[in-house]
Amino acid sequence: MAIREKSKEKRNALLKSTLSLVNNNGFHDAPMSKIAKMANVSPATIYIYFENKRDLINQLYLELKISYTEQAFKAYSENMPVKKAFELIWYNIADYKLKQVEEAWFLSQCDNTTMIDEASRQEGLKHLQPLLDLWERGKKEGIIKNISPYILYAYAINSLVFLMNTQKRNLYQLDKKSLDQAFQAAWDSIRI
Amino acid sequence: MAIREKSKEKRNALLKSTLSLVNNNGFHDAPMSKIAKMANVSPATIYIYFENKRDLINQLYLELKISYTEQAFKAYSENMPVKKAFELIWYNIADYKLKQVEEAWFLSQCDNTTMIDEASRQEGLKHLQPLLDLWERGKKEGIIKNISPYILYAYAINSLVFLMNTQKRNLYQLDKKSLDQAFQAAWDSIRI
Amino acid sequence: MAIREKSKEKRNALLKSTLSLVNNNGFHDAPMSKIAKMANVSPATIYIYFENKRDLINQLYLELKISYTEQAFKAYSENMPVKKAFELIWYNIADYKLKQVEEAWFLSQCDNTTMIDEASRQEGLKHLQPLLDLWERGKKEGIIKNISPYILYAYAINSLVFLMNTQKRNLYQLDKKSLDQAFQAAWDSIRI
Amino acid sequence: MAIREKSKEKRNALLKSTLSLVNNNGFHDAPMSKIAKMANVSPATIYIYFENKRDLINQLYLELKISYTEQAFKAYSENMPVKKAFELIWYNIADYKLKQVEEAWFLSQCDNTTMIDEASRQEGLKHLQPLLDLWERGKKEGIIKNISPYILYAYAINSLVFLMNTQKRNLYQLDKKSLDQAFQAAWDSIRI
DNA sequence: CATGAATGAGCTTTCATTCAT
DNA sequence: TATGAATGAAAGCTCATTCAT
Repeated sequence: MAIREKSKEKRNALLKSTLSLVNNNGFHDAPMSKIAKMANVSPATIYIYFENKRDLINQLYLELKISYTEQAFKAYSENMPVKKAFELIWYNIADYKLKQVEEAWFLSQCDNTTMIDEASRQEGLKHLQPLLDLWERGKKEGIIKNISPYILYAYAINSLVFLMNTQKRNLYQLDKKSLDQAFQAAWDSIRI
Repeated sequence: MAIREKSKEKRNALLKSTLSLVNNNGFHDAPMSKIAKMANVSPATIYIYFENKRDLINQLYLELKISYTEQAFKAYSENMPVKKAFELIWYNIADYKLKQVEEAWFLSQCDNTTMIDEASRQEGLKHLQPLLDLWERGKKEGIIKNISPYILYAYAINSLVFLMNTQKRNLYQLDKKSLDQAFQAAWDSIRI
Repeated sequence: MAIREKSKEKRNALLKSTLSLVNNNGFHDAPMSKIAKMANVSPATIYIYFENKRDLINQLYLELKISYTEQAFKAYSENMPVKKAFELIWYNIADYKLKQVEEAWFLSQCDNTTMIDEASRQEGLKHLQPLLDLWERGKKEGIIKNISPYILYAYAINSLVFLMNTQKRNLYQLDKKSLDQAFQAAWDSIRI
Repeated sequence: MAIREKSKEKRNALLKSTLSLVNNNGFHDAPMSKIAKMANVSPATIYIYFENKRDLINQLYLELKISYTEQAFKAYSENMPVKKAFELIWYNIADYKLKQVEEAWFLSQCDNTTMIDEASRQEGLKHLQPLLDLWERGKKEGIIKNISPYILYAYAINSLVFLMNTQKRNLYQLDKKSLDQAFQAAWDSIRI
């Protein structure tokens, strides 16, 4: 049991240094040797926990994606009224993207790279199902526009990625007021 | 003295193969040797036209960004009515992102990478000024929400990147009808 | 935990092949790949033992310089009479330069190159101190000319480098008799 | 004629930049492209004047060697008394080595490198003949030690190279007095 | 499970030289 | 004669991964 714990620690340390190095240097220039050094293990040890570099990054991607969606649906229940529910989820996500910047930034780097397997992406998407269900309900109730969930997601949710980027680059900081404005824009874009 | 001159042709071939290789394999695994081979020149020739790999990629980024914005403002004139003008620009951009997929995809890969210098990014942004001016006018006329241009851009424009990605991944194809729906969402998100 | 340790053997093999290649081909045309091949290791292995090429060469320089001075003062003790002591040291050095030709030749190549750091040179010089001390004593005893140690070294010691070169180039071979003549010249140049 | 002159100018510019670059950076890191740039010509132009890099360096070596020996025998005539003659030549050489430091330093770099062809070396040596003749005369007159001219040269002349190095490295500066001391050492080493 | 040494393949970049004008 | 573009070959070095313990 103690050994298992220690192993988990090492695995986490590896994921953490990968996150940090990729964020700071990009997928290129995040070599296994540096990842190992940062996690205080030998390069060879990485291969005990992960098949190869691609696997390491994909596993990290998946873990983050899961923790992201977990947070997205925190306190959410399926019988909340549609707008209230969306509001809750939206602010949850905004919270994640604007506060857990490192994690969110890594995920956004993954959006447009060939490093992530299509399988991981599919798996990552699954966890968003409750949001899609909510929208389906909203459509039936005549509250949400009757359009593809991809469009809904692009406008209502994904726009936050751009705002996170501007914030991370110190171009623009979102305070409470502008966050509310962003929510209003999100809601306007999808509501009927 | 008549000597061989640096050929625009070779430079363009290099930029083109860079685009193609980065798109297919990512910034990692787009080695100079392959870029050279694909452009039918010697590896050493690249360094006549570009300082190094980073420079090559940044120059490509800038050229695409400029051609992108050129297309965005095609047929646009500053005295068009706000909504008409926005509609024109939006469809121009959609056209670019959904038809010139290769170029758009490359640009979206650049959004979240450390390969692009902050200077290049700034330079690339400059060319969007007319859109910001338009929004400013829209605000004065009471048509556009009085919120940060970053938020406006995130919702009205950047959402298209996500839709382009889904399309490129064959998850979802935008036909004329869904494109109009997307425009409606964009417009709803920023109009008062 | 028992793991493979950096082997002195490999390091020595690398230093040896460097010596040999630089001697035969010069600092230019002694590429890392050849050095590795000659030492029967992978090119990458060199970088486990040395930071880079410059470091490799500087370390080799220092090791040889140290072994050179060690031999120079073999059997020397500070309370020998000045002339006897000088004679001992001079013949020690002559022995080294004329018998360990490879090492001496490498060192003489280092005398006039920018490959060797000033720091390494300084470090290398340190070990000659006993000779300088001897000369100081000789001056006090009125045996050695009261002139700068640089001049003393230039005449009494460094002249051997030229003789080594002629020998290495097969222009002139020093037998016992001519060696004694050389010693006489050395001694005459510095004695009062 | 004018064209010939201009050509000579270019050739000299090339030799000069070679001298300067090799002195500052070593034989390694004195690339043809830099040499060309420094001489304000195209890299291709070098190959009009010189066969290849090796030839360029060997020609430079020879020119310097000749100018060196010319200066060595300035004002010398074969019927001067031996000591006076030697004194003249020695100070001529010292003058060259300590004042035309750049040229002397280049030559000393050539002493121990494989870049110089044996043929060039032989050719360079030839010009020293008058000194060897002088020593021969000195031996007959019972003034100079009856030993190999190689030994004589090593002590009487070549020691100056070491002193030049110390001076170039700012370890030791030779003033008039120490120069005279050096001459005394030189003379003592070879006189009977 | 864990390691530091070791590596072949491959990276970016540079070089001496030649080409085409 | 003189050029800047062009290049094949090779340089120094790094990397993901494996080996031996």
